[in-house]
Amino acid sequence: MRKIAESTVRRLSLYLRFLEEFEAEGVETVSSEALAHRGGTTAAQVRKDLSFFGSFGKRGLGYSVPELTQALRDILGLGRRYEIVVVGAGKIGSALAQFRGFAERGFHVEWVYDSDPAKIGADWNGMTVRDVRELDADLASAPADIAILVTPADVAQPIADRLVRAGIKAILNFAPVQLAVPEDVAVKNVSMALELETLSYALRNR
Amino acid sequence: MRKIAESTVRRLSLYLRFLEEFEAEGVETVSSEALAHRGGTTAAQVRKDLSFFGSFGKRGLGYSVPELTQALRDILGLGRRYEIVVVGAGKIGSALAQFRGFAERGFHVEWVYDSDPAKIGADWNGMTVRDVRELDADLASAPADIAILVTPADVAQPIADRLVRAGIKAILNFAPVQLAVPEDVAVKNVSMALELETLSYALRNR
DNA sequence: GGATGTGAATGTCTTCACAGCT
DNA sequence: AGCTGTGAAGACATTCACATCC
Repeated sequence: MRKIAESTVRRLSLYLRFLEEFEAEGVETVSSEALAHRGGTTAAQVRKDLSFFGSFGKRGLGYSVPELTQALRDILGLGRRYEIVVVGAGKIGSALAQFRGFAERGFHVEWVYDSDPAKIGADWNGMTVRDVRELDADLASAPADIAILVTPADVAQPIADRLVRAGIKAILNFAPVQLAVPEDVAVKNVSMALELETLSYALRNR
Repeated sequence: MRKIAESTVRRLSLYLRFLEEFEAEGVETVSSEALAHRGGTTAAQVRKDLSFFGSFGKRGLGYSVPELTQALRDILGLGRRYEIVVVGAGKIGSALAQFRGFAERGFHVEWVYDSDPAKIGADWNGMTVRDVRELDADLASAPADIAILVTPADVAQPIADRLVRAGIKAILNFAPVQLAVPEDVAVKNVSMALELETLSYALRNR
């Protein structure tokens, strides 16, 4: 399949959220125009984004909400359950591990790790914080799909190496480090400070 | 000034982080090549990004680390202190309000708001959670620069309206809603679920 | 009639390649 | 000689506009 732009994938993800809202409202059919309006983009953009993956609408009518919802779930790979490990049990790791929005979308946090003896053994909503030394053995017996890395900068790379060796193919990285990983491993960097800096830039002349 | 692409601004923010690392390591001069290598981009990209704002290097030599650091801080508007309000004292709001990485970069969380009586009055590292009903009055007497919105979806828009009326010009929005705001207000949406979905998409055929 | 799906046109971003300065 | 700064070329993304089908 042709390579798809990241911006397109992000929009598909957004469309899916809107479709779920429409579904909850009992709407059965939407036009590209309606989807675009809710998402702050254009109707042509919506149709183009979808066209990379097939044709899901009916001319003259629009898109069936349940059908397009299902199609987008398939495209995004959301038809299954994902096992997540969180490495780093600080404030952000803790918040993410317990975030309800994940489970709703099939992302299940099974394990949380830390190296701090004060945190190991702590119970969070039925999840137990484990010693990071167990990480490799745990992953060997129960593989995970995605790792969320929320460690200090200096240990992020060595942990990433261990995750990769354990077969993890996707990492959501909160550590302020550019991780080096094999090219078949997907890394998504998230930085709150960087987001604030884009806002600070936007504020320059106001 | 010409309009600058968001992707450029994000990279400048990254370069700044790397420059601070170089500075800590005692490096005095860097080439575009060195910066690019650490940031996973190309030397030409680094030079082009900088060229929108001026010329900061010396041909044949590279860039002075302290000078370029300062230039980037100025460009990004980081030469000042920013006052932040956090609305929503859930797990994520709490983690963000106490995140040390913010203060290091001049972003100071002064106030945290919630509507839950069980949370109001709680003390977090010297920060007190206040009743969200006080929000408007507080902002009238002590304006803030940036708001971080971490509320449930259904109250996000009304809160955003109040923030806008109080003069806030930048919002970091964690609520899964497309906010409607006047065009002189900058909004940056952050969605952990969406980030995971781009990873899930990347995992499709692996 | 009405809304999709899609080539073609336009616009934006990235990469190239080299002149110009140190 | 070495590395920047930058037009020009190329790649990529968005928008337009219309033929196509329900």
